[in-house]
Amino acid sequence: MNNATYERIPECECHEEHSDLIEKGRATLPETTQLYDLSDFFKVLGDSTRLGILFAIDGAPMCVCDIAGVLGMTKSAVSHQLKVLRQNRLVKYSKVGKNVFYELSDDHVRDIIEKALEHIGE
Amino acid sequence: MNNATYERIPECECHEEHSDLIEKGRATLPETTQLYDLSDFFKVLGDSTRLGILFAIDGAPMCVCDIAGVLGMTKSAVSHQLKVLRQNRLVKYSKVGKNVFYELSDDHVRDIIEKALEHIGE
DNA sequence: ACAACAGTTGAACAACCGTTCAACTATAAG
DNA sequence: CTTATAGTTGAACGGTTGTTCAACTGTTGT
Repeated sequence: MNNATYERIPECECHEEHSDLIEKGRATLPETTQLYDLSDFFKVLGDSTRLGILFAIDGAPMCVCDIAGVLGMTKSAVSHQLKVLRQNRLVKYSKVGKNVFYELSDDHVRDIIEKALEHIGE
Repeated sequence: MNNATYERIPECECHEEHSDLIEKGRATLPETTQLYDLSDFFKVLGDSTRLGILFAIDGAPMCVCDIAGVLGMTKSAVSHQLKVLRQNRLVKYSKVGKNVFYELSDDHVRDIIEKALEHIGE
């Protein structure tokens, strides 16, 4: 879409021959900001603890303590990762007494994880 | 599916009350190995350079030098990341003379990136 | 008011990761 | 054979990241 953010560095000769390929490649590049947003999103999913949390609360909402129990981790570690998931809007929460119940904020994420599972199962 | 790999750590009282929730949560947890495979896959996508490469070669195959030119990076840096993409079977390559042309190995990945783009565009 | 528990937070430490640099292989051309 | 270019590789450096630990807030029950 926008390719003004990338600078062309012609350091090898194939750039002359493949100039059309280069233009084509640049055309398919999204904006830098969008590329960062996208990689940030995948970065959040790129951790087994955070994925474990998402699987655990899939279906039924769970409090931090329960999640920690299911995953075999400390509440602190889980809470830190829940913060990341919160900041990236992958989970939402509701307070009930002393407990804070977390659940998936979206089933968009479920789809992506599903597709990824299909991919690695080959 | 398999939950034998997780140890139950009952450190808070809600475990007694929410024991059914815990069982439910554990039931939705995939095997530890599968969780690691999944997070590894997302880790690969969780880098703007690697995503940039995937976008660049989407459509037309490209040699390392061209990719480096499009992204404004050194050949070395690109080659290192291509190795990661190769090892995770996201790209395939073919040698032509001095050049090595890379292309997407799968359009499975295209779907996942597409869905992720939809998600962050909200 | 006090004790107990659920949860959050910041600092610190170790492990991990991406780029750079230099050296290397291999193919092509003179 | 020699030179130039495409690409790969390993070590090293700096920045990032996940867990631990301790201290903290807030709610419940006595």
